[in-house]
Amino acid sequence: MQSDEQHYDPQALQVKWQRRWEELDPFRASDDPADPRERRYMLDMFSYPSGDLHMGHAEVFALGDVISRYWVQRGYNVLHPVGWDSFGLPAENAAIKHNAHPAEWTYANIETQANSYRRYAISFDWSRRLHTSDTSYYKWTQWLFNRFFERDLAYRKGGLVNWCPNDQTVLANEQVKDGRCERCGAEVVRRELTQWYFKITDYADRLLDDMALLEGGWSERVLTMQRNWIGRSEGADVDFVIEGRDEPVTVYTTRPDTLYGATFFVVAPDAPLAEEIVTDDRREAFEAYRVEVSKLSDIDRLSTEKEKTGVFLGRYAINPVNGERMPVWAADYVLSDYGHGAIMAVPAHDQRDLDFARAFDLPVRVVVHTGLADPGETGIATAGDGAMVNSGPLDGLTKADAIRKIIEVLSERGTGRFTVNFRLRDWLLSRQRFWGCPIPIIHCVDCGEVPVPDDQLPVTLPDMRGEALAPKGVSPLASAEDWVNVSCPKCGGPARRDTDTMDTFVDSSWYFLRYVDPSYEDGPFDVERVRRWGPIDQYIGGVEHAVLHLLYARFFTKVLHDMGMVDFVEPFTRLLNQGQVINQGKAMSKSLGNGVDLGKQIDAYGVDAVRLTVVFAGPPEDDIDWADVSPAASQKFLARAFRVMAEAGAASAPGVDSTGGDLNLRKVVHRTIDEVTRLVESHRFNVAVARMMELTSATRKAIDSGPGAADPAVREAAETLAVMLSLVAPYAAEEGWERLGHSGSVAHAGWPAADPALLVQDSVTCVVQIAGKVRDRLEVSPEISEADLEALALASEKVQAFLPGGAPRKVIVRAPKLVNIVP
RNA sequence: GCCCCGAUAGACCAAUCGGCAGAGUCGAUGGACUCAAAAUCCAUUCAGUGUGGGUUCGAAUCCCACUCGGGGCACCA
Repeated sequence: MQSDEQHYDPQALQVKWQRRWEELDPFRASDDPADPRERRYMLDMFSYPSGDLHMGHAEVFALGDVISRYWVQRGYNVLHPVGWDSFGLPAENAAIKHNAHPAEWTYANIETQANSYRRYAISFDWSRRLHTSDTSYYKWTQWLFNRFFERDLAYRKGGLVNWCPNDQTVLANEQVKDGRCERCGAEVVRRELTQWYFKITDYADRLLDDMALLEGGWSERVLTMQRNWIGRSEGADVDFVIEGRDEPVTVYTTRPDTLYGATFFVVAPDAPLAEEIVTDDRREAFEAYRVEVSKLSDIDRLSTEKEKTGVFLGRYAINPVNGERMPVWAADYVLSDYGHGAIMAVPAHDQRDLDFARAFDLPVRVVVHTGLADPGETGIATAGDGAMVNSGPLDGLTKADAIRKIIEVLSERGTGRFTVNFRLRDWLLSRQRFWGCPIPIIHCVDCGEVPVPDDQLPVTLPDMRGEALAPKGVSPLASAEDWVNVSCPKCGGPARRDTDTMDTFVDSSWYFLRYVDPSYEDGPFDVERVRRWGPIDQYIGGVEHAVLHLLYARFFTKVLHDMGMVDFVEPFTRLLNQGQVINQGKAMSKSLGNGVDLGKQIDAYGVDAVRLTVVFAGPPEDDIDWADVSPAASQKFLARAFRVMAEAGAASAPGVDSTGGDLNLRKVVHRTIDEVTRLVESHRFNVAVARMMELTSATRKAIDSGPGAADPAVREAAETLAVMLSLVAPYAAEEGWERLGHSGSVAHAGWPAADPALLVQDSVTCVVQIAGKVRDRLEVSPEISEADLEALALASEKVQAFLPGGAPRKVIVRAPKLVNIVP
């Protein structure tokens, strides 16, 4: 029966309930230490205010909200805050374009997004809102920088860095992908600059080892990506004497066992060592080579097709184990910032060395007998194991034994030692842009780098706008003369502020700690409250931050742990990486014209339907192709569910005892509770929604052709549905709950408990197979014994028909579900 | 080149421990309601699980090889 009373009007519900929620404020977390409820901290990666929310946001926040709202229903004291990562380049570019201040664009977008979040009904505690571009926030980012500086974890050094010519700023290694700027896609070039770094490499071991704590909570995929990025390797440092140089030169090798096979020596062309040792007659060739190499972009340099290049430096290194003279070359396949910027080359057992040896006609000597063809002839280096040859005392040993032995020998002689190396580099944090957190350092001619004293923080940005922000290759702050020129905090003499701002990933490396009290004024965060709330129980965000934000935030947490400010070493206990929303098989983009506008989807189908579509589309980690899903179908389901709730609500009042209700429906209800609980716990939200759909259909059937709408079981089913639906479709759930005669928000109705008595089945269908093929089905008691079941199966007429020759060879019984008879 | 993940109906997806391949959704088809349509409701349809082997009483599930798709690392000594 249709009536206006039971018509589902999503837009009207949105207006009504958004207003009610403003009054009810249902998701405010309690900071009362005496609150007996167990605390849970749920966090979605905060957004950059680049415009309004888009489909990507719709997915993350819908998924995160299922978990958060589920926890609220379970009675936890849930902290689910919202904020903005509001420093960053797009604001600056927009400001230049529109002759405005970046803050205007930023805070206008934040308001737009905030309104959209409210409409999208995310269960945020709005009282804890923060923006990283607020001075009240970035004051503490600077305070933290000072602490890092004190601990020698922030330092300045010169060297070749990644420069994005489009964004006109340097980038960290993590922000360069395939030789391109991770943000804008421009080809990155190398520049010689002095920049600020965080010494994340000091924490390489712990970043790696503590991943054991994340096993099971984070996807193997992300853990592997971090492991690869950190790139730990074990080997040995070996000291080589260079003829004519007093100090020996150390090289790192993972294959010290092949030391006797070293036939030449290679130095990175940009390493100071190369310049120092090149002989006069080779200097001209070397300089030419160095210039040529410096011109190469990462993309050219890393091309796999690239031929080996290099120049002889005119010098010889002495092999410490056999005294052989090896020519020293400079070649760009050796990197100045890994190991010691120099290597011993063993062409027989390293493909790169072999390629180089063949290009320059250098000798190849096999020292591991692998049984494979001579690399000198085939051009294929042999990396496998085998007996050592031509290696003096190592002869006959296997690889592992030879490594052990040679390290022992070198250690005794003091010319080598066991070493661990990492691929991870220090985090370059300087940026030559305006809209970021100023680095709180003053450069004084006499005192050097002097941090701005804590009581003078924050160092606020000068008031600059429009054209003044246009990139010039140096930070825009450098042109703010009044701001730059200050007196030294130490000696009072003339000094200049550092004119770079920090990488915005610094801002986001600690925001989750500030949320416990964003207005806290005695430090970056309230240590006591963090102790109570932290670490984050569930974090959710895109996999694109696997080696960016997530690595940096882990690093910050460990430093703060060492400072005694947090008592945990890992910030994010569980991590969920949602997939992307794509369209017609491709990422949405302006150029493809396949973008889907979130606002338009909501206007057409309602918030609930969009959220439901996203949650129901598939496993959370999978991409959602918008062309494959149907928000219209979601809306249809919600209308069905809503009518069920409305009809049940019209037919009975709350508080009836459901034990007298229709037993069949009650069993469906309790089985659904049991399953949905497990499904939500294990993040299989799409299947959980399917179960809600089944429950809706079963209730519909009970109303139409069963016990009728007034049956207590129908009420129980409809109330259960309202609570479950509240995780995904809060508007429909609220209205349904109200129609069912309840006041207050359904968000706090409480998660239903399944009655175990209603989960047991009277009988189950047992499948009887003959040689794996189903031949009969038996209705049996779930408690039937294996012997009884076997007897019953063998007695079956259909089974007998397949057993002409008496007793079967074998009978497998899996009571109560299956019997397999092998004739 | 090395490593990881995935492939189930026309489409999206399910299938706790190795035990009946199908829960749910879309589409398609038919029906009920209607003067008709929309909306709503009901019903039907379709694969033997990417390919080839193996283990097993029994394989979507475990093992090996391969194909395709996605991702990570990659001149890191």
